[in-house]
Amino acid sequence: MSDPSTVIPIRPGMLTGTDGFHGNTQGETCRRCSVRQFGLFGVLDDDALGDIHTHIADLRLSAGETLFSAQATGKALYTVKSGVVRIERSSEAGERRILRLAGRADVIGLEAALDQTYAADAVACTDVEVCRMPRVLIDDLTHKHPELMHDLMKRWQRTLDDADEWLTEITRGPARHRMLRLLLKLSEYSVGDSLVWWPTRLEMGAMLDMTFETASRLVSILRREGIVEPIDLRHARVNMSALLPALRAESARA
Amino acid sequence: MSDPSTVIPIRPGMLTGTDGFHGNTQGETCRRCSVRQFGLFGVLDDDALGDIHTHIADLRLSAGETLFSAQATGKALYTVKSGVVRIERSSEAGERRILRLAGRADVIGLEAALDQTYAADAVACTDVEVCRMPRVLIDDLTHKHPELMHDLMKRWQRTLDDADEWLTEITRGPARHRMLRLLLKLSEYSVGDSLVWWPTRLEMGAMLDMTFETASRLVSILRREGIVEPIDLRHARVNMSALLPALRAESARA
DNA sequence: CGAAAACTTGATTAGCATCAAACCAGGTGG
DNA sequence: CCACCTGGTTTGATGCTAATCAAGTTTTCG
Repeated sequence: MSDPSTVIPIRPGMLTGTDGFHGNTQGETCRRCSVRQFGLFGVLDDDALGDIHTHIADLRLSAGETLFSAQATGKALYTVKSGVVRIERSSEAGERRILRLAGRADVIGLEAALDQTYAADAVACTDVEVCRMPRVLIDDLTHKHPELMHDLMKRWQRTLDDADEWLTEITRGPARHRMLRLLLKLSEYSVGDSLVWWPTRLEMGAMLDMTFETASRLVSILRREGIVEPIDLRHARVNMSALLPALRAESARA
Repeated sequence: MSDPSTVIPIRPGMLTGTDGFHGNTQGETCRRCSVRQFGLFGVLDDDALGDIHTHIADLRLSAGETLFSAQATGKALYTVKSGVVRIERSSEAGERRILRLAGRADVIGLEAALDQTYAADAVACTDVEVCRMPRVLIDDLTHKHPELMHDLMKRWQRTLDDADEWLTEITRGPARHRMLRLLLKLSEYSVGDSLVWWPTRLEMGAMLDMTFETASRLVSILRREGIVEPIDLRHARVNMSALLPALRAESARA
């Protein structure tokens, strides 16, 4: 939906917004950033942060909006400040597949730093706040502070680890096992107070490679088993003390 | 099998070996390296290559030998010069899963550049020649030539693309479709003359998440359909002009 | 030659996809 | 306000696909 090339212009009115939705005067946003210590610029001191004012913008997306699209020219990297973003791709046959999720403090669209097109789509699963870092800024900063590249490389490795974990744990085995692993994964992206983002059955199917009917049946079963308790349409509570034994029982059978 | 911390010592006798199996005096091996233009050091000129003599070693592995193991301290990156290496991981339940393959000019074990432990095992599928680049050397070179980090980051992105492709194409859909995609993938790692490395049925199963019996049945069917022709136990010929229509027919049904 | 490993094929079963029907919540327009 | 529609969801009936269990064959290698 939202064109990834659309940059929110920083106008005076926006700079005084509440709760982070504002531009970045004198690096103030970055200095106070809630994910600063986890972010790419954690290593920079306040002086360095002062250099990057006006270039970084905070964006908000509603659930369902697209942050960037595969094949589009990668003009910026993004750090997720709140909410959950899904990284997805269409197969050659046209089926959509969710490759992984990104939550608080995760960086997505790294390939933009290489001046490449995005390798996948990024879509907001929930309402989302992200911080947008243009490629030219990254170029600039890595030139002045080469040690930043080390952080970038760590990010790549972390993303790769995540992809590998999906391959070994989420993608493999019988449907029930995959669903249990998904619940475990979702609880990593909790939205406060042991509540997790609760995907649609279609989204579950795209993550676990099953039909939405199978996903629905499994959800019903796990609900009856007390492993998960849907709160409303988009939120649920995962009962870890029931989930973990269920997972152990799985591996015992296999 | 082979301890990843075991470095082949460079002794005079080894330096005169045939066909690349020798150490690296005055960067001679690198200068003449068959994958130099694709490798990490493609951007370095001859002078820079001269700097790195004695640090780089060529290794040979027989099929089945382990190049490095997950959890081991990553002391070196490797460039594959010939043969096929599989990157695999054990799930928490103890099942082995092949995550991706690496062939000529691919770099594996990138995480060693970050002084991290390896994230997966690397095992030779065929006889393999690799070039070993110690982490300290990478540190050194990236310090002297920061532009090298750009190449490293490109490598990470390529590996990530590969992982994503497995997630979207190899991991998804019915068994026959996955097997056809595997044949397509294998033909990227051809060992000359339209011959490809022909995995065991167990290896196919670990790549495609199916039992070796199912893999065997599918192989038999595709052989009867003239899509693949096993030459000997470890080599086969893939008939692309039959494979591609078969893949198109797949997507039509789905 | 005998043993072990890889492979093939068959019979049966379990698991999941497919097709189909009905339900529910939220939103729209009369 | 209600009737209606739409998109997400649940559940059932049925059939196909792939796992499992089980021989039996071929290949490799000591």
